[in-house]
Amino acid sequence: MISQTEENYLKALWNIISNKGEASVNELSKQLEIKMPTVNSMMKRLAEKGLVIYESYKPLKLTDKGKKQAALIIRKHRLTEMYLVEKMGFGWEEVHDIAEQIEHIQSPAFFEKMDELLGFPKVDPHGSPIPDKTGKIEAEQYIRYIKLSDCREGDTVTFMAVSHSSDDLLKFLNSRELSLGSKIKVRSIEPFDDSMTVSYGGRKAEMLSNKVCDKLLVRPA
Amino acid sequence: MISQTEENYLKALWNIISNKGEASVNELSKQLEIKMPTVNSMMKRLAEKGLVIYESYKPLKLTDKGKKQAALIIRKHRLTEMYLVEKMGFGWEEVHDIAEQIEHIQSPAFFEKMDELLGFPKVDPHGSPIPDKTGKIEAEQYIRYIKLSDCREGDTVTFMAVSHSSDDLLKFLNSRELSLGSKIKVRSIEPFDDSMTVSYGGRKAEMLSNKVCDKLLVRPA
DNA sequence: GTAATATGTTAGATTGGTCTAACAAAATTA
DNA sequence: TAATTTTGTTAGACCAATCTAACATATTAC
Repeated sequence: MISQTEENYLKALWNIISNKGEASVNELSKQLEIKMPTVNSMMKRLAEKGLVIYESYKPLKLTDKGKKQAALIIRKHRLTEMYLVEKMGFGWEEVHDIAEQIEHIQSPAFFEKMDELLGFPKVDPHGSPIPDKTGKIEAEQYIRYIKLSDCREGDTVTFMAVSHSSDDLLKFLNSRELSLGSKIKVRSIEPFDDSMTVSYGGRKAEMLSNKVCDKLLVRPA
Repeated sequence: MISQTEENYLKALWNIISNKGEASVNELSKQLEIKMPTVNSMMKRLAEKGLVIYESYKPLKLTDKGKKQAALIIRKHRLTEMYLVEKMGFGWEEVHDIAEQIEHIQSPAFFEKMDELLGFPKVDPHGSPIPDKTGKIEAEQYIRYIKLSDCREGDTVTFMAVSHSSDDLLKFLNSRELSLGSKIKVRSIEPFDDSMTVSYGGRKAEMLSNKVCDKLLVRPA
């Protein structure tokens, strides 16, 4: 009923909308690396199917049905990432591309089983919340996370999630032994470039650029 | 480079050829439930790509390259089935449809990991051999299996594999607690319909129709 | 050995998903 | 506000994968 291609558009839309509040044909086009006219006609198709609200020159929206569909794909993606890390021993930087494919598998039983074997996890290996079977996200605490880059000297926080993690960022964090759950203390902030010197775990004084700090979501103590 | 659709044609061809020795457009068409003209043009495409040998009105063949490709897809399918049964707790009758989808995942690391976690199995949950990474099958013993239906009264054999298992057959075997590795003794054969009365495990006298016995591959004692 | 049937092929249409080129509207800048 | 740039839309082409209808060749039956 809904093709893999359509699923990819829905997911991208959902991602853009949850970050920026609304989506444009242009952004979707860039994110998917698909030319605008193609995106445009796909939006009309998804509107026909009742998944997207499309009006010429207006921002794109998802219908409730579209939101649910998208969330269920995200659910499959994040459950898969968790499974790959927890049950198969992959690193958190290795799982995205595999999950990107497995998220399209049509088999409720398969994902039920994963969920069960994982003990019904609430977050994926990068700390992002996993939508439930109805497409809802229990994100009470998640939405209260703040960026490390918004913290001040002397703050002590817990590293809870990575936002929009790229493989390179994750590999960088691996190399610094900085993982979810670490208690981070902000030692100092360099006024010139906003880089931070922090301590955590065994590390006394690690320097993190502002670009890195901007991606790390933390919970204040 | 090679699409999922093309993979499905290759796999079906491989299956038909390994059973019957050669394949026709008609058989492929029936097996895939795709009309003959479509199959015909796909054969030409796969011939262009050097995977199939196609000559008008001649039986279809796979090139060495085609055989290897097909075997690697079969490998992914059978490894997946084994993983689903051994590591996720699915029944052998539940795994075919899921494996049918996962076999198309493009990620050598994913299947390497499965293989490793399974301890490099040689057969799938139905007893079919798993091709190795180069597409070869170590089938020394497998090819010497015989059908239970070819056994005689008094023979004692070991149940090694199910050929062309349908879900219904597997469920039937489940219901009789007949599983791979069982030692089966042929008590009697009914001349009228060739049905067999056998004993194995805790079962003293189970009646198996000729249709069932024809699907059970066994190793003579 | 011809007729009938089964199998295989060609031609042409359709749909999904993509593109480029050209044009239109909105937003930004001067 | 007018000009320029960015964004969005329309039109039309292309390829993969499917189909039906019509025709061609093989095989089987009589």
